[in-house]
Amino acid sequence: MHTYEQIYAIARQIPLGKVATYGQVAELANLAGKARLVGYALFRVDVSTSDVPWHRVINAKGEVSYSPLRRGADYLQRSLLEQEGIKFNEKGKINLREYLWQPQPY
DNA sequence: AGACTGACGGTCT
DNA sequence: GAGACCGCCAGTC
Repeated sequence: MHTYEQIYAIARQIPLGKVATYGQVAELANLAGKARLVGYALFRVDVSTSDVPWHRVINAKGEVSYSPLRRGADYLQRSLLEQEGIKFNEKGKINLREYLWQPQPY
């Protein structure tokens, strides 16, 4: 199986209204320390047809990762998150303490 | 079989 | 807090 499918499987578990960081997804996918790989995998997701909630994955600083290579998908990402009720501050950051996904907490 | 390409994150200045 | 540095690896041609 493709390694990326494992990453997508984790991403699909992120609930609506929550976000996860690249590093967090990497850990859950048994790829601890390989956050970049998660970024590479998500870049390959087809934004219009995929069932993966790719927009709920952001960087460890609590920001959407912007890049001209994304052809506007980054702005779409922010828009989708706002539609889920997530608020950005004046610096374009999300409060991770409020929105970070916490799988199986005790 | 290389070479190239990318949404990162922790640590140290 | 902001940069710089560095390790990371699968997919495509």
